[in-house]
Amino acid sequence: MNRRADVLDAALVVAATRGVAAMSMRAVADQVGLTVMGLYRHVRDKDDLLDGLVGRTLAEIDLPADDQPWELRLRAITSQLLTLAGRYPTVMPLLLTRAYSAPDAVAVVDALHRVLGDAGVAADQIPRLERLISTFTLGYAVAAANNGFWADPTATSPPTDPVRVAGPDDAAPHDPNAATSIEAWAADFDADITDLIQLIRGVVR
Amino acid sequence: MNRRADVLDAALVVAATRGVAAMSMRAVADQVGLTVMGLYRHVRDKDDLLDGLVGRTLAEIDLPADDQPWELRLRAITSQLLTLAGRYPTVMPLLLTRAYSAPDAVAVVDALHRVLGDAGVAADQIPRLERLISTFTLGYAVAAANNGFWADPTATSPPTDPVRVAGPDDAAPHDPNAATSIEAWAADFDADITDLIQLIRGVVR
DNA sequence: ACCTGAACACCGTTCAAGT
DNA sequence: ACCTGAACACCGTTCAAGT
Repeated sequence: MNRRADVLDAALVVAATRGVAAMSMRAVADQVGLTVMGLYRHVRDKDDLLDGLVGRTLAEIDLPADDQPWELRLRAITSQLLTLAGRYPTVMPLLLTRAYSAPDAVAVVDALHRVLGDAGVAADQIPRLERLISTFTLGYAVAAANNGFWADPTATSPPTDPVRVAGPDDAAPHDPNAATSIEAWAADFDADITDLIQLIRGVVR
Repeated sequence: MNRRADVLDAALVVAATRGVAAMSMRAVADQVGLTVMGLYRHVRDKDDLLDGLVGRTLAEIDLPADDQPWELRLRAITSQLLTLAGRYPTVMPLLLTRAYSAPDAVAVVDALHRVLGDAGVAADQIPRLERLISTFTLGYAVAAANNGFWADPTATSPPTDPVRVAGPDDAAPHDPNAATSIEAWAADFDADITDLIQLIRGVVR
């Protein structure tokens, strides 16, 4: 009990219910049933907690078996990343921004590397294509989460601050994405992944 | 004097020299020569300051003339975004994560929309392709900035915490990107943009 | 109109103790 | 070994004043 895993679980609960911004050391300590300083027994500092949170979040991805076709695996992983944005909208920026040090985070990157290898991509091209794909996917997820297309039941401030994509009082109605539906976002995403699969085939051919 | 522009300039100076994390309201106030509360005359709150900082940063991009070939314009804009990561490494995550409300930020998005339009992309496909390209570019810039491939002369903590891409003590040496050179990053980026130009041509054809 | 000073309710983290 | 309480140096922001 009260191992690192429990602390990370508590951190994710706080992040999911009150948002990453409200995930203070004190809030996590309360959630796990420790005093603030008890936390420092299981976590080096807040930076380390954040790294752990990234790993804990990506651990929820069900990595596809390696014997499936690579296109299927690519769609499985990326669509699950997009799904995470529905469950944990405020943690998505962390996935995009922070280096992956936790083992569960590295596992996702490795799985994508194997996907690209099985697609026939040359070894020296794999890292840049992996970065292209995961960066795009997470960026897309962040954009979707920011624009609140999934229900955010317990959030406090986000709903008060609803869309804000472009020009609030300076510019005319600008960004055509501002008012699309959740179906449109999902369809766009599928189209993007299809394009990226073609891109990969182009690199291999 | 002491208009909003001066506050944003001061914010960028602080962000560039001490990092976004150290860019407190008090630090910006000191830099611009005001008391903390004097800031609130020009900025609604810190969120507004951050929005302004995103605009101020993107304002440094020299948007190419619309009569140039679209491929050239695409390379000009994206390579300048990557260049920004050298000047302001710690602000890049903001560019990737925050909605673009400042006029200068919207201008960059609009320029990319025109690039895609001139490439022959159908109007209803333009937003998703713009998001694909800018998300990828900024994600790449964040990764590059995080891994410190540009000199970060005045940074305090980053150099102490040098690379950290993968498995620090849990996993074996994992990520093949961990030790590439700046030339390799630039070459990778060029290859990516070339691939994305092909992707756009594929969408149009 | 524009700016200030004092104060409030928070932060992450250190340190010296406790068992 | 594991946890605690008090304290420190910060935060963003409010409020009541000043000119």
